[in-house]
Amino acid sequence: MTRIDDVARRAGVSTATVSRALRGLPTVSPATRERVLEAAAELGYTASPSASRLAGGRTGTVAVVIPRVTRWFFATVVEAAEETLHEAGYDLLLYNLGGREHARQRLLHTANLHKRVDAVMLVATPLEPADFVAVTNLALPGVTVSSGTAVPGWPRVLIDDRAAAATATGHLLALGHRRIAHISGDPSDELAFTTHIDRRIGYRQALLAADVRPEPELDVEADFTINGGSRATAELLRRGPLPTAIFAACDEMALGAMATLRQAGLRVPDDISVIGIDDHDVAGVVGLTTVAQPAAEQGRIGARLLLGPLGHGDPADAVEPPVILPTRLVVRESTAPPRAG
Amino acid sequence: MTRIDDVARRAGVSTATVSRALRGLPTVSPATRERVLEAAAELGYTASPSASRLAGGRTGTVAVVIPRVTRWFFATVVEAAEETLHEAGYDLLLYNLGGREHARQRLLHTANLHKRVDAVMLVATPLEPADFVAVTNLALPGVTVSSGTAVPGWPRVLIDDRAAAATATGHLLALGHRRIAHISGDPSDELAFTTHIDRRIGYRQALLAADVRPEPELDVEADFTINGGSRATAELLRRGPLPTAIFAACDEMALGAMATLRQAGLRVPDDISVIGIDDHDVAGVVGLTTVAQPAAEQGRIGARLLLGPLGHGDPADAVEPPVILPTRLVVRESTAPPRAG
DNA sequence: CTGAAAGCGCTTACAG
DNA sequence: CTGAAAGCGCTTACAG
Repeated sequence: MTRIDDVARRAGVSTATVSRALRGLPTVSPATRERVLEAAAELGYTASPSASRLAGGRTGTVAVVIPRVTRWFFATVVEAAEETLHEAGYDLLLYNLGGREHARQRLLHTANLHKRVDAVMLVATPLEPADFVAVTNLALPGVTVSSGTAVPGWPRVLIDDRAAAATATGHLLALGHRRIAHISGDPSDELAFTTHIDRRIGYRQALLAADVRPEPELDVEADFTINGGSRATAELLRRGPLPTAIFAACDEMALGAMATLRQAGLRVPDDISVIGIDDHDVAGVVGLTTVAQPAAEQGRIGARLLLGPLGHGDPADAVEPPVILPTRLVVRESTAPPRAG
Repeated sequence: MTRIDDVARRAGVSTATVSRALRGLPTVSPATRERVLEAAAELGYTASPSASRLAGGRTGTVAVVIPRVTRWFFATVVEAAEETLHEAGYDLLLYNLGGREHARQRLLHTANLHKRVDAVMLVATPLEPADFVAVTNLALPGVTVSSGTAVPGWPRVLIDDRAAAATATGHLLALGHRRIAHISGDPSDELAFTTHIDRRIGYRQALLAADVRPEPELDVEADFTINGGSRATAELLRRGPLPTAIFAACDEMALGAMATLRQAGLRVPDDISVIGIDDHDVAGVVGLTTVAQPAAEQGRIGARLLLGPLGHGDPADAVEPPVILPTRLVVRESTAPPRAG
């Protein structure tokens, strides 16, 4: 491997100058810089990341922490963040917690994340009180994406989950529905993963605003997957009498709901309406009405908010108040007025 | 930050001994090891990755290169690989090429990947002749997942794409179909991303084996996405006369096909049958018949094949011949015999 | 604008 | 089984 000394010798300068020239520091004369770049190119030299990190203290790497890559929203966020980060010259370390509690613990507490990365992006990652200490101790710049709980000093990008849920519920109410079921996360899990909490609140507020009393037996818990939606819907069928509409907290759950309803011989929307949140790629395919949220944009903006403190960002991107992105109702074929009678 | 010297002092040993004890090297007496571990625990010490890398030459990191995280198959592979790698103590650097040619070039040629990672997993990543030189020059252990082109010296894990395609086509033939369309990748793009090539070959061979002549106008090019499937199906509708069945090279394309057919007022499978390959999560939801392939298993096995050369693997996992995983036909509701007449 | 020298915090022969 | 010392390949004050 060619080292910095080789380049220095060839260019007739010191290693310090090579280092400066290659990193584009302003304190190098144009002529010298030219010679250094030429020598480096001829030797095919690039600095060893390990050595640079140890000497310089910067890793050129960002950690992106997500619950599950296999869920549409997170994959989309990661994809957008990856592109933005790599374009700025940063590597992306992926931590897919996958619901494994020990994975989160290991990540936040034991592994010295702060020596591996320059910044952290937490996507919809639950933080318990103890975790905040750990995160703060990291002493790293960071950003939270799609998380109701703010980390002090970190910017945030998210949507207004209550408003999105209210929009979805409002759409059903406007169609004339009154018995509207809701499928969402575990209500007792209020610690951190606030998405489902907020969506449930939006749902209830919309009902109350329309003088509809929320019925506990129409509020079913499930995880945010297709299977979760299926199981929750099966539970609704078991409980009966059936609602006239189902508002699922995400599109994947809505897809599971549609499948289970169909298997039960019910037609959507003739017998029962279904609406989700996301605008998953598949939503258009199955005609799912949903409240669209900009997933890629959240990843892109999150990455930009991270690059700012790292000195690679556009100062215009530096914001303190949360960046709240708009959502919008997309009406397709899975919602209709309730059947007469 | 506490450093190795602090631990050494506290334990009353040299830094060399601390280093050995903490890494579990066998050349440390039990008593000494105990004292070192205790001291490290008390100080909350873990070695600086940058320093370890520079001194030891190992990065503890693996690069995973995929075309697109937002596609079901790749997300599933990444998720499984991530878990396996993190459990073995490795970090995962994600490279999502996203169809950007310059991203692939940068990755393979300029960036000195070999100084950043200990091993590379290439998932369905096209390699042109020039790339092989670059990959070989990396001089790193690696594995290819879901790729027809082998990298010399690297193990491989994949399915038999031709057989999977033949199974799908054979299912339609067995139902009585003769005019079977195929939706797959760009036939002229034969360089490397061999998946679509092989699936097309399997399709043609199955037709020929059944004495059905492949018709060029029933073979439509598209990218491996829902939209790709939609567009290709729209093209088929334009060309007419319609086939009685469509075999899409992946489930996402099949989903797009189903959506477009429905929008055109055609019923699946009454008017036309659709089959895919994958067993995407959504396939069960929409009743898509498909040839299932084990995606998570490919990621898991790929990661294990990588860990072997890194000294963390089960020697039993060391294999040279390609690991070819089984696929199986999953019949749902999107396929049926062609309509009489 | 440039260089000599120290230092980043580990691991690894080498010697005992 | 353990330690002293060199070395990994850069960057960064400091001095000029």
